[in-house]
Amino acid sequence: MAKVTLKVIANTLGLSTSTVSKALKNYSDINPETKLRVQKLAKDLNYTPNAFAQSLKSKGSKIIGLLVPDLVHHFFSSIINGVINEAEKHGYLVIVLQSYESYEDEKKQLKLLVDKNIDGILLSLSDKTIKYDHINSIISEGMPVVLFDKVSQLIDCPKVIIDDRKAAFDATEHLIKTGCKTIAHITGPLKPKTTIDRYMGYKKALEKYNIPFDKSLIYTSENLSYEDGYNLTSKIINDHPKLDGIFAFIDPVAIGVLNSLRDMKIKVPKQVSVIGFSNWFMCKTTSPTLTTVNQPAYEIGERAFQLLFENLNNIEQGKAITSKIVEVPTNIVFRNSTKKIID
Amino acid sequence: MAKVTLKVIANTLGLSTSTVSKALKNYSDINPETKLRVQKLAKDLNYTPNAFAQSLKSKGSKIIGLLVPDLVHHFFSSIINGVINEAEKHGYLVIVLQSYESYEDEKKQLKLLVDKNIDGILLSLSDKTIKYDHINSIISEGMPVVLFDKVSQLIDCPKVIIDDRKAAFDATEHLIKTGCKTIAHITGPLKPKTTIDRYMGYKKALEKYNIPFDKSLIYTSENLSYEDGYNLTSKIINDHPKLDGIFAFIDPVAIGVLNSLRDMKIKVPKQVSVIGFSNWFMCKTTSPTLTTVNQPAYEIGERAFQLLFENLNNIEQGKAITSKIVEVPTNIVFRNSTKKIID
DNA sequence: TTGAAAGCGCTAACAG
DNA sequence: CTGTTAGCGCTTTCAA
Repeated sequence: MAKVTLKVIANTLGLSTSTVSKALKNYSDINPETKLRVQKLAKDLNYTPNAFAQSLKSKGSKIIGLLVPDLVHHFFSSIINGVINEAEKHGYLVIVLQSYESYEDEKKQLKLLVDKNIDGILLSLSDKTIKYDHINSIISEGMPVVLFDKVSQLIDCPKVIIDDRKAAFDATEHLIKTGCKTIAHITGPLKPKTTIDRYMGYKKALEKYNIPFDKSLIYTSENLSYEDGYNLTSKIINDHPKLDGIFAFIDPVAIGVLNSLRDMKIKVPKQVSVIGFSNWFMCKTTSPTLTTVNQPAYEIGERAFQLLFENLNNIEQGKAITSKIVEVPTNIVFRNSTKKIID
Repeated sequence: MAKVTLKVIANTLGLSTSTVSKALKNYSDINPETKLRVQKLAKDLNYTPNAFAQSLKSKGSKIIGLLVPDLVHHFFSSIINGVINEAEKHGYLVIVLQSYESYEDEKKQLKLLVDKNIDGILLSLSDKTIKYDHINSIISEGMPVVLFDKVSQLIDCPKVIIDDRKAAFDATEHLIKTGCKTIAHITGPLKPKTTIDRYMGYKKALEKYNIPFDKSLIYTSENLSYEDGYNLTSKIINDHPKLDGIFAFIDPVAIGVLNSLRDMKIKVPKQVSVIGFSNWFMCKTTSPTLTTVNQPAYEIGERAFQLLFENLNNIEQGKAITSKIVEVPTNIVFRNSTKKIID
């Protein structure tokens, strides 16, 4: 069961390892006959090159690292799906790691990846990360990095993002166009830029339609959770009896809202319309089904790898590294928690 | 930006690479002073050993492969979570790949992993896989493999499974104990062993409680989908007006059932009880919430890595490889789609 | 058309 | 206590 190496093939054929190596790679300066003999034997012995030896020579492993805050999550697992698929098309394998939304872990995991000499890193920032030295230093040492979803302007590298502000604008506009006049917004913890952008999009839409902004219509879910959505709702309804629309910044919260409204016997969308954000799987199993903003997670992963791949090629060809920013478009998935557009 | 190697350190310190190597590994036969000098410089230069070179020497990469049918799936992503965490504790990184429930892809991905000289493979079989040569040959070539969730007796290696039959028995028994007399079972495509085991568990429970088995109460969902559950339900109710319980072999189907019953104005659990299988996230957001069988996915992943790790050690120590089978226990999560147990 | 030799970076046996 | 040497398996000049 000894491992089949070039040497084994060379010896049994009475050739040198270099000839065998070249024969297997179809170099033009090898006798066609020899090539055939070598290739046949290699196949018979089931030869596969030793990846470590190759990597040691070539400085490339054809392995990349992917670091997400949280793997057990429809959004991120879809991104991973996109990355893995696109990577595979180009001959790359993907090591997956999680930061658990912790700055310390993010640093630690990044180091693990760098130490493994992988070819590049795809990264979505943890919510807790507010310093970026650990990432910038990796980049300045020559490791190609691409950021996606949770990004920062303080890091100079390619990025894949969605336009949260526009997406939130669209969501709010949809509520307005379906006749809502008093629209609450449930926002999240202040830190991540996405939260703020969605909040801004909400305001912007009100502005466009001359609906006065009312600060008391803004509520905060600290945990991005179903329970938060559920619990906030009675308060919202209590504070604003005339309310006819709720835009939650993330689906589980919206689903909490939906269920709470149902328990309060408030008809959705007849009395109150609800729109979420993210298009989680459950949106189509709730009652009523949830209108929401779809973030094309698979595509985000796909594009992220493509950007990395571009730079991998740039490096190989001695070209400059780019810092492209790709914005993937969102779209609203119309379901039954909002009314039909009027006009 | 030249890479820092042992040689660089050795040269600047006027030492040999072997001395440096040993100093960094704290060998006892190195002058403590030298050690300090070396370690200091290594730190200052931010030296990290070249993983390829190490792997080439040691024949180990500290990387394992993980192949699942489908990554975007709460069950599997939880397993991956367990694997990655446990692996990290032991200094291993994980390459994740998907077979998309395709035999061809399974073969292909497995080959990619083997060719990368990773240290071991964790694998859940695709539903389509009915020949196991591709796996057995990998094992016989000395690659440690551990199977989990979807396994086969025709492969001799460690396995982590849940006792589907017992779990289904428990689920059915729960319905019976809460007073159900006429219980339908929605089963899945014949192939995977899990489906059959759940079906057997269902039968077994009826038997124990002297409820005659009625073949017409068995329905099949081909797609394991919400839609299947929804569409089958009206037929089930039509066929069996006296029906008071439904055991669906997987949660999305059960949720389809739930929603269909609601639309038919059939009260759950008052008129019909529903129990699912898997404990997907949505179970707690449906209305009523869904009683279901919980499969401890995280633990499955964790245990799978542990079994692999054991064999990795066995190999290193020249011991025999084991083929342990670990059964992780399931439990029923009681929610509101079933009644309280009577007696 | 083929082979010898060097080297990628690291480790370990052995000598000094 | 330190250095020399050889070798992991592969690729790539360069010489034959």
